[in-house]
Amino acid sequence: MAEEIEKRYDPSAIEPKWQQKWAADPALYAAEPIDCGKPKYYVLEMLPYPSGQLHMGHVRNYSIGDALARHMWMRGYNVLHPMGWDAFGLPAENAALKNNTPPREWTLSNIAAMKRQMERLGLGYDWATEVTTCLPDYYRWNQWFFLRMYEKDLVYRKKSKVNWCPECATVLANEQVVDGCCWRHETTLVEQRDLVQWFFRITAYAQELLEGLDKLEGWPEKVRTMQRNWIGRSEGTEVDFKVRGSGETIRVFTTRVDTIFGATSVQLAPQHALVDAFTAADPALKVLVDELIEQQKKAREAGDLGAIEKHGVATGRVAINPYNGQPVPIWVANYILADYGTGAIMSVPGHDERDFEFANKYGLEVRRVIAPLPESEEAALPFTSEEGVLVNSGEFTGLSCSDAQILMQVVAERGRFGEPKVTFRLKDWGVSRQRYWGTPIPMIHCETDGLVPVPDEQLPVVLPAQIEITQQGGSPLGRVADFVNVTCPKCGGPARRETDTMDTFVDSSWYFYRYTDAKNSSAPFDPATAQYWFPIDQYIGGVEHAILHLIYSRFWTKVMRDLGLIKNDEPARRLFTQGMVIKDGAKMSKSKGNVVSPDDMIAKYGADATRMYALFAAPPDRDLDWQEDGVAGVSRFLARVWRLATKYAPVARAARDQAAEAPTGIALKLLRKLHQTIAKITLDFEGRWHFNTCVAAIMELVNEIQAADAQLAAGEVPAPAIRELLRTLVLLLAPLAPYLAAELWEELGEEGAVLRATWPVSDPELAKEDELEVPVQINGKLVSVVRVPAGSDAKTIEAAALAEEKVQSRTTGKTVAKVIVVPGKLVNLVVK
RNA sequence: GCGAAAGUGGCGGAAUUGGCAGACGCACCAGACUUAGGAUCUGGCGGAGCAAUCCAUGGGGGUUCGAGUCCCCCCUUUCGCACCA
Repeated sequence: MAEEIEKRYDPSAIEPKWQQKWAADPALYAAEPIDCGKPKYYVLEMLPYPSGQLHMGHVRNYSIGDALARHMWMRGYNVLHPMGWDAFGLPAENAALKNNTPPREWTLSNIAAMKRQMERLGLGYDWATEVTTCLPDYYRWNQWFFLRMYEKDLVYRKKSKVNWCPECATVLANEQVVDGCCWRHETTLVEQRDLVQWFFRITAYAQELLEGLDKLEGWPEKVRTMQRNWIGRSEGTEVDFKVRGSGETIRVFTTRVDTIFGATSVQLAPQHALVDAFTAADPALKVLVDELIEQQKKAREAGDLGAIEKHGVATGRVAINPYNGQPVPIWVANYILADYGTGAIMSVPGHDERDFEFANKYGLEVRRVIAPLPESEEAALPFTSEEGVLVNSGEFTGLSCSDAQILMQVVAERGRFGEPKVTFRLKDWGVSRQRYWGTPIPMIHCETDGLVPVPDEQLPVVLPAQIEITQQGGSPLGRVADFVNVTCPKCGGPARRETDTMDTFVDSSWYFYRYTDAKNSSAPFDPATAQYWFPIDQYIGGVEHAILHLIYSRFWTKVMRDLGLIKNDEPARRLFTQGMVIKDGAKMSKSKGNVVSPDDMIAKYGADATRMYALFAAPPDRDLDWQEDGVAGVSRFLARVWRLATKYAPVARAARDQAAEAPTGIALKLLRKLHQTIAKITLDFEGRWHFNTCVAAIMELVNEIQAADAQLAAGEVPAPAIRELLRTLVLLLAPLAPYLAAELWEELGEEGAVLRATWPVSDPELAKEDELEVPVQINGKLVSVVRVPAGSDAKTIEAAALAEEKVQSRTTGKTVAKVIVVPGKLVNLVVK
């Protein structure tokens, strides 16, 4: 009875025991010095926002990263596997309002809670490198970088229309506006306001950010495509149209200057500067234009700008096409965007779908200036292909579209009415936030000296601790007199501190560099150390960060490189985006009531079973359907491993000094399976990352060993073979179920930490089968299976197949027209 | 509308290079053990059929000795982009 209880697999006893041991031995998961002589491997999972609770998505993300890190440790690498906290942000302020808890306190206690959860999960992080972005020793370097970027003219201020979320009471970046609503408040419409904002000049790197994507072969194509779309490079031409009877010109951007002889109007965005001039003199026009603005705003808010019904207003003014001197009417239209290109276009209804639709609606002329190539039959307008020849285009008639574009650009430049132009959709990164819980922007406003950067030696500009958080607009810091009132570093006179704080995406843009040298108090990090660890070998996280975080991180890396801090151009060599965790076909959410708590799973099944299920239930790049019965199944499997290992542990221990003999019989069979399993799992870790099949392979191995239980018990398998089986099984399990592996490693009498043991190597000779089952098909249909010795040649296999009974009965009286033998694979007889 | 990914038993999924479809797990069924239990072990488990066999990887065509895998057309789902001139 007592013995029975002792033998039961009890993760709630094993796991806390090892958790304590690991906590007492920080060197276990610590990165080694950069001169340790081992090859380095930097595995990184995206740092979480400290909400206070891990969710299953985290568990999945970190289980993948931890398995990889452990595998690499066992492969002899110097592994950096850090963790940190994306600790600034609005929820802390909301919590302060709700519970009257200071944001700092709230955040730090959440961090403590989540760290406990991570430790309970047995995740092997190097906590000595922990980064918490809301602490001054981290965010002072945000400020430092801000100043360096200010010096390089990569930071500037401008008044701009900003996305304002009434719920957050702050400005949002374009990237944070989803379908016209706030990314955090999916039902709150974003408003447009005019504010002076700080910007990072990310567009200075637009071209390099785009080109770099081609070299990021270790990144998912999907992410690269999304970034390409976001950057939105477009090559074209800018052309000036003179406004008749005034000195004004309208500059338009077009990718199809070759169609300009077909331009039958010029269209301005309702916010275009010239429109203001027109409406100033014409109140009736202003009413109509305001309507267009209103329509555009509504469509933008509704998130379907693309579906807006086209409306336009004729201004009564006329512009002159510089290529042929022809007058065209000037319109204002609601489908022209003020913030793209020049905010004005030439409308060519004959060769553009949108212009065609607009022209039809308002009865504007549709003119053909491109004819399809002879072999193309389709000639109907609008004809938008670039495979064509110019017609009705004056001196350019007869040229191909591509030749015409080049020549017309030359003509424009010579005539000083236009030039080639590359336009990007990417906008500069607005980083100002009118919030408290973020990095203070290190600038001072002085009446005498204007904008004055905070001198480096005054960093960090520390967030005041005592502050009243309210929901009123404007920055909370503005109400803290001690913070705001400073002396100007230049003239010593009274001045005001900047009260905006930085977007939290600043924090996450470079945190992974800080991990390499987290305690450095004189620099953001030591360049030599960063050069050793970078680029990150494997970055793992959710695809929801494909644009925001990952494009800012790439930008920041290039800026740091140009500051001479690092040598790498890109932060991460390989990126892996794991799938979502869903339940009952839907993303886990409180509103759907389908949230599964990691704590509950751990309490019920243990951390090993929870983690292993997260790896087993689906390949890591796909969505994972959480089924608790599946966790129970993995738990049962681990219990089976436990019983098997503990049952034969005494035999294995006793065999430690025994020499192994060449295995035969059942021992050979089991060792063969073992070495096949080693090969499969090693391959999966190296390339495919299908941890679900890794787990399945280990299950198969255990099933086979267990099926031989009677022989094992009867002593038919030599003790050294039993030892090799169990010991290797534990090694294979170590990255996936670290607690159980540690416990069984000790149980088997093995020395040291299993994490420091060497990853097993498959012996190809031992893994090889000596007899093969070869399927035999007749006309492609399976008929039978023959057994032949491994390595048999085609002739032998063919003879064996033809001699097979079922094959005989089906071929007698018929002709075997052809025999296909794929050695080791199959035999197919073509029978007539 | 454009682009990408996916579609395989009751469920999650496997099949890595064109070569035995359904590994492994869950659920379910039967049995064993039993101080009766949501423990463990054994066996079964795509569909039809007593069977031999036949059918089967979203649907339809094709290439091939052979197709879940390659090609063409279509359907569905998910994701991304969408007046970007």
